[in-house]
Amino acid sequence: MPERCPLFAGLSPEQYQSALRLLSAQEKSHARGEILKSAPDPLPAFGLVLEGGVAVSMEDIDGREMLLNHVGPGQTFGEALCYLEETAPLIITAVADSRVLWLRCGGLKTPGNDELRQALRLRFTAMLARRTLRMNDRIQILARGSIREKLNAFLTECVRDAGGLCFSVPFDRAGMAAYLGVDRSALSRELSHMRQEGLLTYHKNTFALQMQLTKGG
Amino acid sequence: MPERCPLFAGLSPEQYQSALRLLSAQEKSHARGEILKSAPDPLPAFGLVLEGGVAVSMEDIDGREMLLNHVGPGQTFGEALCYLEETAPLIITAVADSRVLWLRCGGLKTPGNDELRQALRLRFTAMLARRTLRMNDRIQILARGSIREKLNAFLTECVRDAGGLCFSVPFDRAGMAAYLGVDRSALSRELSHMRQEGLLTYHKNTFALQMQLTKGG
DNA sequence: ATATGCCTGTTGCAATTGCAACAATTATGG
DNA sequence: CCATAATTGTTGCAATTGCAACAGGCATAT
Repeated sequence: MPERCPLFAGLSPEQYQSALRLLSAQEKSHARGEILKSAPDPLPAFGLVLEGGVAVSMEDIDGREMLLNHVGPGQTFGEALCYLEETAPLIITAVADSRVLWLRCGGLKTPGNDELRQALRLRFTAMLARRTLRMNDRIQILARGSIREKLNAFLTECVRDAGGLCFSVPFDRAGMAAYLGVDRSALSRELSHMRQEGLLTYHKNTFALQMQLTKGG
Repeated sequence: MPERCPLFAGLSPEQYQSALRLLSAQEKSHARGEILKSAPDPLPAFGLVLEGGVAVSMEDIDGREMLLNHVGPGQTFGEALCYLEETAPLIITAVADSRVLWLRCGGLKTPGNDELRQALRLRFTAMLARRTLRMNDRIQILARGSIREKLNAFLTECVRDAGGLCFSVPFDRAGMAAYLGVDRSALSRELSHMRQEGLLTYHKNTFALQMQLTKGG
């Protein structure tokens, strides 16, 4: 399963085992609802989700919790924080019973020159770069004015990721609303309107777009 | 001046010269309004702003331009895109007469093991990691509901960066509105209200907070 | 089967916001 | 110094949105 992570993709079994050693890998199980990191904690290792799902949120200045990202199988969380060995008021929670492979950055930073270490360094940096680009997309969604526009942008991105007009989102309505930065009931309302207009159908967290919502698809 | 960039901070003059060579550094001047990269272009080098300022925006699905970031002296732009050698619909514009040091990632990715190269790799990765954390803050601002809340969060961050209650922002009102994802006139209105309430004073792009806007300062 | 709790949809209402148009103020260029 | 452009502030109005409260559906546990 970890081969799905770009950090390990394409490694031979021996290389993979060496990589695990280099990164002090430790697999752990976490029950749904378990807090993997609370706001003031540091993060000694970053996580690769093997199974289940994890939410990254941030403690609001007013103490409320604000959803930053959902991390599914094959995806990672906390690399930036772990690499910098800094603290940030991030909260990480298991949103489903999950297995997580915990990895340490230390081995990437020590001076060794072996081929594997160099490859992992490149891959790690590429992961961060890719995350940066994805966050640009997220910002673009949030900066839009209306709920309709946010939904268009969000669903379009889902279509792109899924490679088809039918897909599931890893959120319930409340989570989706938090992710888009809108009120939950207002989101339900807008989704209803869009369904009435024949733009899409949905059931729970599964959506099916009837056509491209945006021009230039 | 480039010493202000974490990529070069603390290097000896000789190391610095070697680093410039390694990164194929080229300094260029750009007039205000010049487009450094339009939406479909690739980005063969990333930029370190020496003087002036640069705006990174993104082509909206509807073709409108959406402000993602402002880059001031000592800061960099385009590292992620350049490192991945991918294309993304980012638009980069000089918002003032500027001098930019253009740097290439190639030298970081080739296998060499010399000390300087390793140091630059570490620093480059750290830069990306830091950017990731800053983008989290930005997302947190944008995800807030009301203009008042966005302003509180934005101004609080400015105070933190400036280290004092008085600071300038690198935007005019229109840019600030775009950065916060709100209407320009609505932003002016809200700022007026806050001034009337005695929370702050401002003139053009200079602000002075009267006190911490948020509890727990 | 029934009860309980969680998630989702609905709706009225008040407040906020975007929009547009215009006034006022400040830069810019000749 | 004047003319012109650019930026900022103001305001009325309509539309969107958040809020709150509630109803129905679905799942789980007993």
